[in-house]
Amino acid sequence: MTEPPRRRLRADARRNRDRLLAEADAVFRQEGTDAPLDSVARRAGVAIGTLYGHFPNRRALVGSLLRERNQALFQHGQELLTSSPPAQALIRWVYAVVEHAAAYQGLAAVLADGLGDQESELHASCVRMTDISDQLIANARAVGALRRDVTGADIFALMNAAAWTREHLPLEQADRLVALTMDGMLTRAPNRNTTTKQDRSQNS
Amino acid sequence: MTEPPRRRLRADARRNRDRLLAEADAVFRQEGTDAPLDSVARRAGVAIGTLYGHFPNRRALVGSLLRERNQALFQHGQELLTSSPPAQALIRWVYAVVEHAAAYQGLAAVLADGLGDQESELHASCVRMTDISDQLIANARAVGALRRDVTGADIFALMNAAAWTREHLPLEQADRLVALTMDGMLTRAPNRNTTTKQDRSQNS
DNA sequence: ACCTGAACACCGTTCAAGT
DNA sequence: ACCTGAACACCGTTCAAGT
Repeated sequence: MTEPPRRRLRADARRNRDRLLAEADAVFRQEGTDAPLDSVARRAGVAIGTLYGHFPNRRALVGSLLRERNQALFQHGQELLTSSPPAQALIRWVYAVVEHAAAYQGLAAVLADGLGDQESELHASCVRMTDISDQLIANARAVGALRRDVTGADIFALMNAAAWTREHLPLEQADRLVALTMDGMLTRAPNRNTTTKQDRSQNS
Repeated sequence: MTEPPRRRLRADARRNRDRLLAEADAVFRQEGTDAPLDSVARRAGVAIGTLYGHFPNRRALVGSLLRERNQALFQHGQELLTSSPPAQALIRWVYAVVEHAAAYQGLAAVLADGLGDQESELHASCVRMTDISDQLIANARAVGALRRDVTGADIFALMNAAAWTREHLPLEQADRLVALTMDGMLTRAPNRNTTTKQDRSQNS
């Protein structure tokens, strides 16, 4: 729940670790989470063995990279819980996570896999995302803004599916998927919630 | 549009080609489209060079593998165009394609990438899928069963996103994504269209 | 006309040897 | 305590040599 028991590192080791993370972020942004770790090490100015010394595998590296970012995301989610009208809060949360999960190509897959995999360094984060979704859902349902049996797991699936869509289809397509789906989930209720452009061509 | 100009092959070459396709199908089903081609060749009883002789790259192999299957799918789509009430036809079409695109792990990505990539062996098929979706959409809209500005591209995105979801999240999650999204897209119109279980807990 | 398989390139991961 | 980089394994792809 709290910070991992980060043991003290020798000064040079910490410096290497930090540079590895910085370069990994840069490389993953450009080439996705499957980029050669070799090039990460080279850019960080260390041997490949050093990278493995700090991070036992690629997932651990991605996990460390996301830890801070995740904290910020969760805090944002918590704030939305009270700061915005329930329906809008849920919508904003979904877009925020999609944005987050689209940081690197391949990240959506890592996250999706992480929910069911206890071993994953991102497991806890995925559970947390689902939890926050559940709370936002409960709020929205409480004011009658959300219809049907939508669950946190559904929202988690949608967020990852949309992030994946960003990697493979034209830019707006992912947003349209989210907009259409959310719009179907939300009832046009007391509080207005416009996911898409203003188009109210509806009948009955 | 019609059969590719398949040149006559020497008997042994044709036999090899067929076995390669059969084994590729088996291997891809088990290990996904990223499975070692080496093992495909070995199982087919030929050298790796023979595989590359028949299929210049992995995409070509996947493409050939899907050509027949795609024909069947398109025909099904065409039939739905006239055989079922528009809303139901669209729903069935989406589930059929999701099923199709989930045949191998990684296939959804190949398909999604194929829509925008002229070079892809699956490009034409992806365009076709979008076209059929467009026609089904037009029908549904014509009877007032479909709301908003849903496009064939939206349906294509949803289908692939759902197929991808199957690869990474618990089984029903993909179906739930489709059900929730489609249910939001479809209006409760003259002709009944129940995507999910019967739950009409609604207000207004 | 087609097949073979050695050869090369590339990358993940380990570990003995260094400092 | 940490780093180095050679070494090994694995896989995609090519191509000279065979039939």
